[in-house]
Amino acid sequence: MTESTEIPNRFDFSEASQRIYQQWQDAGCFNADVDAGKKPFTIVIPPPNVTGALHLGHALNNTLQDVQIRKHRMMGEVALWMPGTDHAGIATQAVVERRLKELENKTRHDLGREQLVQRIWQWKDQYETRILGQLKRMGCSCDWRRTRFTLDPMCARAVRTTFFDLFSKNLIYRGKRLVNWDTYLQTAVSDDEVFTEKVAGNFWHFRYPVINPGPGEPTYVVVATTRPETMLGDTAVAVHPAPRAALETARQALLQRIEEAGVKDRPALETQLADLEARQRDILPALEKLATMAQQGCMIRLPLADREIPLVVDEWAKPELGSGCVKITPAHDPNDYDVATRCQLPRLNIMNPDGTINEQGGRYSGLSMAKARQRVVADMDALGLLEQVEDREIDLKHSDRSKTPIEPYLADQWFVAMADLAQSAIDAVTSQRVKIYPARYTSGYVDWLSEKRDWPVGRQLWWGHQIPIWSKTLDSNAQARSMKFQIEAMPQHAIGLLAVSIEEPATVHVCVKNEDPNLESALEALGLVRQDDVLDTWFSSALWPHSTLGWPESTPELKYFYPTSTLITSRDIITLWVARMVLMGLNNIGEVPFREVYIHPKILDGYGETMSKSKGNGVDPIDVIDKFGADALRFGLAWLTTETQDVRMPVQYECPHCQALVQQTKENRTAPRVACDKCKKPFSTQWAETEVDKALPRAPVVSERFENARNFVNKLWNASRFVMMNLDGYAPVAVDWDRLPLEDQWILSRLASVTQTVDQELDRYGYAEAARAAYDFAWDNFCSYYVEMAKPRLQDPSLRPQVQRILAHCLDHMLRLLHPMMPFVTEAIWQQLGKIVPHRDLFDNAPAQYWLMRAPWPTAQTRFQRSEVEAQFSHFAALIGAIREIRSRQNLPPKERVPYSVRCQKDMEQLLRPMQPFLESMAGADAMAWGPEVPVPSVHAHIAIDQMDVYVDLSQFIDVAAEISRNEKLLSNLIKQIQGKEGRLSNEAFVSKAPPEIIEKERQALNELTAQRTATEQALERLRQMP
RNA sequence: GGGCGAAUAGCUCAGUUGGUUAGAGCGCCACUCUUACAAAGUGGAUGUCGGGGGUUCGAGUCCCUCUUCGCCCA
Repeated sequence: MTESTEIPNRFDFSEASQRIYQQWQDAGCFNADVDAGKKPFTIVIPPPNVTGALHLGHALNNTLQDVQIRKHRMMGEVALWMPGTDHAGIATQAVVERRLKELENKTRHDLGREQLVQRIWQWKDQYETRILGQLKRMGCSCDWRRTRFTLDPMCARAVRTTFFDLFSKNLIYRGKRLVNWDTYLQTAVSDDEVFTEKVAGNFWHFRYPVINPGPGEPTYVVVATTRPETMLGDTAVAVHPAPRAALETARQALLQRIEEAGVKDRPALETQLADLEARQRDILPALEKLATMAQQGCMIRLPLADREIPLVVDEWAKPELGSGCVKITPAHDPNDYDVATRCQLPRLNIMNPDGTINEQGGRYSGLSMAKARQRVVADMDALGLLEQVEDREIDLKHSDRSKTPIEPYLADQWFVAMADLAQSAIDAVTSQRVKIYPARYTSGYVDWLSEKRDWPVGRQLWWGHQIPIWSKTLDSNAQARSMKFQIEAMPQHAIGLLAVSIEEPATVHVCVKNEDPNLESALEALGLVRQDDVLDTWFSSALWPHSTLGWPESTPELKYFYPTSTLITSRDIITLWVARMVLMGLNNIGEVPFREVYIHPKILDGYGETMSKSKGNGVDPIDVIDKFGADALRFGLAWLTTETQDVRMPVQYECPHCQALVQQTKENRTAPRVACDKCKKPFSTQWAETEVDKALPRAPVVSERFENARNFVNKLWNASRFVMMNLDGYAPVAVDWDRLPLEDQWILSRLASVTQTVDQELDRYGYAEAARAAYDFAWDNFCSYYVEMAKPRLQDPSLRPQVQRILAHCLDHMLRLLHPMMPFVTEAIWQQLGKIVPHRDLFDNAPAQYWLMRAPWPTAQTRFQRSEVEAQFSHFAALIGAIREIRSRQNLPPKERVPYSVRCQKDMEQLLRPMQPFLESMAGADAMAWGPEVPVPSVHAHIAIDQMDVYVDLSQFIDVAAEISRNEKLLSNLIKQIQGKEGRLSNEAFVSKAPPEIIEKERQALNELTAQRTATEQALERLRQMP
């Protein structure tokens, strides 16, 4: 027999994980190579940003991918998990620039483009190493040989080829658009990179004088603004064209709402109504006059700038708000931009890229927007044109990257025309060529694409794929066309290496397909200059499923592994990333990038906020792995991955001094140091910057939510330890299938079911269901029952060989089923097991594979599924439970044995009598008699369970009070149930309308309950008479 | 304002097409270091299924509505 001392009773995950991972890697277990004889299964990793390290959200994402990859690899498919990282243009440059400022007090302009980019590459190297290391610690089975980076030469080639292709199809153009300008980073950011925050602000009311007002006409108009400095760029004042009708419509709508509103909301709405009606009375005449004046071409004098601007009519001016007039600043406000389009107003830009006022701002030029605001307000006040200042809460857009306020800004932008591309991506999903799970995310995807908004792809950054366009603006359209002809005459044009377009009126753009210094210098000799901008990060990410496989080369990998099988990601990038991958895949390859998309839950902190580095609530999976092990991390995450719910996870600092857990709160989560609640000593956190703080020991951040999984790992370890300690003398003997004892039939039936469940659930991304099924089987069925029942049989030489076989077989299958979710512990056990019993599968004579990772995925032996066996077994379990309860209520020590007898029909006796030894070992109970007629012990506890009366002889131990209270509780429970059933059965409607089988079930249940009540009442009566 | 989702035990979450007494893990109480496992075992206590209506013989589950929270879109 294997000595128990050879196997420790705790799984040493830190030692085993590193060793096993290294072994897998050395043996090439992660490698996936083209094999035409096998089916491919491919996942491309959502490339993590090199901006920072991974947190638990990434751990979840990658665990779910690895579970699928490992399962399909075991299924005999060529499972490729393509790893890599994303350069994340803005985010990474912002982080490096911020550090540059903090540590060296320098800006990017102090360094210059080349130097800055070099710094970012250093940052990238550092974080890529860290990120890949985190993935490896988690056990991710990526094919590391193929690791890619979105800025590496292979991806760059794909980007450039795609860009050139789109340019050649006239799908890329440059235009002026109002963009979200980040004045700190001096770049445009997309709507998706902007968040809105409420800030305290003001609403300033200005008077603009009317030029030459007629008799009875107002001498000025009042406009209100939250951004007074933008007045320098006003090009009109607008008034509603039909204020009377508009006000009346608003009033009617309000009346309607009051009609429908609850009592609570009514007063507020009525105040609004009163205000509206006051407007109709007081302001409307003036507005109507202004509308007429506007239509007659009235002009306004813009103060400070001293320009004449028109009064125009436009429905954007809401007569129910403010003065009813609104200033129009087309170059600095999205709504005003639209007004300018409708009314053909000029767009006057007053801002420099760095956020200062430009020369259009006259004497305000050079001031920051904030400074200009103060001056403008002061000057207007001095002129007597400041009518009123209100306090007001303002929704202010901020850049997610620099956390500074966004300025709407008119800039040249490169766009991808989306109409056809978006349609192709919509069709791919509506036709189910790409299936999205859970399906409810489909509508968001389709809705977003349906807007077909052109995609602004240029970023005014230095970190990224520089746009391969050389441009020159000439003096006339004729000159531009002449240059176009000249360039089109170049030999490279004939062979499709360059493409030319003209941006009206006189700018020539040349797109160059490949890196080609000669061609570039030829263009530069013609005076063309390369665009500074780089491409939006999502442009290169959009190509990820095919660029990583070698496109535009027609590689064997591309042919074999594309389209990939599934994409597993988080919902916030369905539009940014998933949609764009689909349309780019279709454009470049003509085939969707993946067959399925699985959107997984998000991990939230204890307050329900998503984890992020910037909030300080991100948890490093390495902390969790160090404390609980990678298997516990993975199984715990799979356990939490249900279909509808995000995962709320309160986390704690673990004090490095006393190991006490200190709850992470909004207050302490960004603190560089925290004092332990218990020992009061300070420790440092991920935010420690100063030398003093860094010198303190760092507290890992962990969550108690992983204890459950850690305990399960250990349970599995110890169950395996038990099995292996009892396999001495094992031989792959023939099993007598016709005379399998009940428990063997039962565990094989359960094993078949759990195999089926885990397989099916993982197929449909039901991770939590798969985890639960496997957990319940391993713990409740295998450990709590089968192993316990094996113990007496292992002592009997005649029974031992067969029980060994079943034990080894079950353990083998369990390890395989659990391997995708907990790879390390299962592999560790598997290899030990292999040394002892290489031949152990009941249905396969071949010796087990050396690597569990490469062992075949188990198939459910459904012919062993026996519902009647499981029903029988549940009688046995009920019997054990009942005896144990009596023991517990009677406070019997484990060593005391209790006699019992069972009154039941012959057939039941035949079924359960063989289980007698297990009642002895598992409930400390010895049978006195079985059968239809058994003597009842004089002092006993009675248990009525389905078709059985069990009498536990308590003559030696009776605690009358305890037994009375048990019976009383039972009785009241029975009475409650009986009343419910009687009520139902005496209800005419139920009896006449419910299906007969339901009624019959209720009748039988009632009979059973009534019999139990009678027995319990009798027992109580007897007990009460006892001394 | 529109869309999606959530609200079930102290905490974190399950709960199939409506059908006996609504489950799990952690926590709690009691008893056990019983020869794989105290990170364990055995037993126990704990719920107005967010509120209100409705459909139905029967609702945690279906419909309407309200409240609160989260996310997305304008």
